[in-house]
Amino acid sequence: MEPGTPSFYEKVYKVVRCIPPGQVSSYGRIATMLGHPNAARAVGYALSALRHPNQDGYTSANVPWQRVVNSQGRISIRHREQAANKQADLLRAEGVTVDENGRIDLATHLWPGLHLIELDDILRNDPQEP
DNA sequence: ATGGTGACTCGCG
DNA sequence: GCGCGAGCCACCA
Repeated sequence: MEPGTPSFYEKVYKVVRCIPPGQVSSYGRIATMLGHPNAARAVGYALSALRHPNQDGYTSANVPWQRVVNSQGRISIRHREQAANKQADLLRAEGVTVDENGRIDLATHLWPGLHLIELDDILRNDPQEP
């Protein structure tokens, strides 16, 4: 594809970078915003991939991956307790209440999301490429 | 091309 | 509220 055409993963990263500190979204909501209502798993996979180096420069350091939880408002990292704890710590550090079971009150912290116009703009040219 | 792999979701019991 | 099964998707070997 053309150099300027973002892959699905890139789109995920760009949208996630729009989530303000103190707020959270879900894998499914991100997927829906990108026009793939059933691609929640792919979104999770995209964030998981942040720990590996990629040619676009997106890393766990420049993408606020911790602000994405599952639709139930719970931290969804399964097989890596260390990462799960880190996510909880990072969220608490920015003012999000996370109980001992890794639950977050979505009614309080859910990110409304982007409007179509904004989304379109973000995906076209992010003024802050990594 | 094909099948395996998840940081997912939703619907049922 | 919890566990299961089934559906869905982008990536990678």
